[in-house]
Amino acid sequence: MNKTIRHLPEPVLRRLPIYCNYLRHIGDEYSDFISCTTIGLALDLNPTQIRKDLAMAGAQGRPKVGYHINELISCLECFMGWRTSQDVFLVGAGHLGTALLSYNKSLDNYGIRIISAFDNNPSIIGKEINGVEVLSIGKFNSLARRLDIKLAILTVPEPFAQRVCDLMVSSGVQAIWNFAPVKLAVPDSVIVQNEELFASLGALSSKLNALLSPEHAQEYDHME
Amino acid sequence: MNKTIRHLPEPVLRRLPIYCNYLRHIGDEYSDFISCTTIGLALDLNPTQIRKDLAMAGAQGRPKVGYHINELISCLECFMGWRTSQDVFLVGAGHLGTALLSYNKSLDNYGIRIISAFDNNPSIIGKEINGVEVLSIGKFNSLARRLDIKLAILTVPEPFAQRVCDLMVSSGVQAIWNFAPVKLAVPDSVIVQNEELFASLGALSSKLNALLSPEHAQEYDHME
DNA sequence: TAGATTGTTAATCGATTAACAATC
DNA sequence: TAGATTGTTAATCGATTAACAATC
Repeated sequence: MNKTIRHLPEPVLRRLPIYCNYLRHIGDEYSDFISCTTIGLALDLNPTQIRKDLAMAGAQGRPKVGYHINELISCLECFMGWRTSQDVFLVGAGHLGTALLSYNKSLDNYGIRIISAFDNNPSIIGKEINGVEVLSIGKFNSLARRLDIKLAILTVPEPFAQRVCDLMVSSGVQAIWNFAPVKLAVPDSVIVQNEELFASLGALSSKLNALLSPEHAQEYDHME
Repeated sequence: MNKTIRHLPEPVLRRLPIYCNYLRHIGDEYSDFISCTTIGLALDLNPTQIRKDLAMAGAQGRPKVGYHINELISCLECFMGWRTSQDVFLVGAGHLGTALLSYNKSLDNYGIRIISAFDNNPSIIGKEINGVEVLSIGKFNSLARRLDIKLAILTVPEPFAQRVCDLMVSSGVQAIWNFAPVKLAVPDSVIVQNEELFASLGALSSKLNALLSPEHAQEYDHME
């Protein structure tokens, strides 16, 4: 048995939730079916690309008709494992952690439910945020093992990130949603999804900077 | 004069801040110079790619020696417009907005400073979050115009996102950091950076799902 | 039937990686 | 000098888009 699992390409994996979210919003009010042309128009994406993406998720459409909306939603939800919510732990109950906890209800639509939060700050431990109790980080390992937690969210400040990551891995966690701006060192078997907020901000400010100082931008024209 | 401004490729723009962040951390304790090999090892990136990225940002190294660390940091900071912080507005002082406000100090390292927050919720308006007063959304337009605000952060719930976006655009905002999971309709001249949190989560849960149900994963082997 | 749409193969595009000469 | 490194051109790889037959 090959240990390497074949994932779909990352760009595809990132578009599938976007399709799903869109489809859930339009509902089946006007028609039971939808075409890639329509989806592409709404989301500003190439219809062929959408067709390929959906095919990779296992969706099937009908020529001339399109895709059955509810069937398509189900298919995407199943593919992403969103039909049943995973129980997940969150470490770092600061502002960002609190924000995520406050979205717990909508996270349910995306296949996860934060059932416990952890922190090392005594003034936060014991508090309840949006119905989730904040526990001491010392309890993470035993609880994660007992509840067989597969996915954890890391929202601690950068200096603590690697240590918390190590704790997660040694507690059997297999996937980490990482909000700290560091490259975490993990075994190959563990999946890390980095949420590089400051990379986005950097991309944005670069673009804005180029827009505001056209002389700068012109330099690029010499290139290539 | 060509209206179209040449931006660097998005992947490059997203890596530059990562280099910058890394370089700031290592400092120049051990050496004044650093090579792409070293950076690549630390960040798990291809050295040639790093060299090309840095060249695009205008950095110059010396054969056999590498790049002068502090010079390189300055170069990247200048390129991204991080030497002087932009004044920015934030709309939507909920939990996510509050989290960003709490990072205001570190955002300064990434070239922005949130100077005012706006909301339509009377119970929030007037409050002060991390030293920033929350104002009524009704004051956005006149204040943005008066202070010549170029960049705004959008952290309102999905249903209000497009309306708030329209307000931003009509107030002269040229770049929007969007945390709502919607494709915003804006004029071509306006830059939108989408922070698709749920797309990341979708990618992550897909991967985890494939990992946990190997039968499912095997299906892919038939493909291609 | 005609036209719209899927599914899939081929072509294009762009980004990453390899190769290598120039350099200190 | 020899070896490490930059800068740059060429090769590879993968993702997007175009083309088109099959279908209802």
